[in-house]
Amino acid sequence: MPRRSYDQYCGLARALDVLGERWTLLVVRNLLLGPQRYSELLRGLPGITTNLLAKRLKEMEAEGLVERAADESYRLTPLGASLEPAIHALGRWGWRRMGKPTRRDRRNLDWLMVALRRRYRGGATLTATVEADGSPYHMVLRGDRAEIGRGAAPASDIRVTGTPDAIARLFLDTLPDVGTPPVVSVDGDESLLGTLVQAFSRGDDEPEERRHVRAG
Amino acid sequence: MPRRSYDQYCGLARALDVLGERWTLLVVRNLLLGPQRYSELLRGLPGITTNLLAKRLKEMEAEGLVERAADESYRLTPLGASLEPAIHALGRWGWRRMGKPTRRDRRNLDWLMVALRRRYRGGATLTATVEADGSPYHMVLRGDRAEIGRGAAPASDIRVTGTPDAIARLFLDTLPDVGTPPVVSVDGDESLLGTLVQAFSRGDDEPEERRHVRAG
DNA sequence: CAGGATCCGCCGCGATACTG
DNA sequence: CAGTATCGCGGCGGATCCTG
Repeated sequence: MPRRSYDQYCGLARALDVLGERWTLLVVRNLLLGPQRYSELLRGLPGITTNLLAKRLKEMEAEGLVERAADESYRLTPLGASLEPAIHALGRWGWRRMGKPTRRDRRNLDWLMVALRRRYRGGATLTATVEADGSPYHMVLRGDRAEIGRGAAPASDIRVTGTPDAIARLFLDTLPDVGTPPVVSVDGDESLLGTLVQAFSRGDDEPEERRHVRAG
Repeated sequence: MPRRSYDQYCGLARALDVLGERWTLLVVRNLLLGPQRYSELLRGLPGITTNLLAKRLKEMEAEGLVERAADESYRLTPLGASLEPAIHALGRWGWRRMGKPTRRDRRNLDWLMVALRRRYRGGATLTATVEADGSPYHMVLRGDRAEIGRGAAPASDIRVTGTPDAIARLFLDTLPDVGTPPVVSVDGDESLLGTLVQAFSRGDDEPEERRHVRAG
């Protein structure tokens, strides 16, 4: 039973044959931060339904994008992980035309962390653990490489804890109440907080209008 | 009547809200080489139906991706053209896992030319006109910039003519009958043909080795 | 003939209920 | 927890039909 295809000898069309169905790239996005179980994926992809997630995971497994780990969780194969540049290119385009979140928009630190993988400017060296609502992330910066994923870092130079909103506002200036500083608590070397935030300051995914104003 | 949205405050999800519908990115791909009229787009996107193309073009115009030129043709806006990096990232991923064309695959020099925009390795300086079946393309290489689009170059250093298959085989080694050299006719400085082809030699979109696709 | 619009049938998708 | 089963709707594909 062949899947629907564009039947075009073109790299883009071939990629879309595999990735173009609804939710597929968002599943890859969520798995970029580490393996997840079915129920975790279901929670991390608000709006998807259980039948569709099951169908997508089967298709993606058949295409070699994901595989089952020993503990039954789903993880990206090297082929699936090699989609990260494409996800970042699309994400950069999307972020550039994104304003404040609407009331309908769901927010999630996973998606912010994926964006931060892309936005890392390099030049920092530190190991951080960032945690909100009991869900920690590790952020290991070493020169021009940033390794970001779920789970605390084994040995952090700095540990930042706060509400998801506060953590998000630490790195994004497109969120409401930007005037007031986000309230987070910091353990470890507090002087590294500035380094951490600066390392992900907004660059080429600035919104269009500001770019043009500043470009003058 | 709002379009279907993932309602996620995430750059990728926002991008897919706009680009995720079927055919949208392929329309952008075809317009990267220059403006086209409705009937030209219809011919250049085999498989799309007239109603769907009309619908997509309206949506894309509403989203600011395309606009109508003075001669009624459709062309990319700066926002639409800014999708080129994302299209190249997806295209590179698709080309890497693409083998020989199947019997169902349609082939088209437009799609090859878009791939060549991405594959340009830099370091060449020449102006070429490549033509097949009466449809010319200009390829203007200046150092690290390659400008490729529909229409002949006003003053070409070299002019290459042949069947679409011969032109394609000039740049691709994944096509059948690779053993025999493609038959093209060259006008102008024939010594530039090697430079032209080498400038687009396959690099990081090489196909994956078989180890990833191990059939049981 | 270019540039669409209209109609119809199917299937991908979304929502809910159910099962091992 | 990890999926299946069922059902209704809307997006999509195919063909046809207008309109300058």
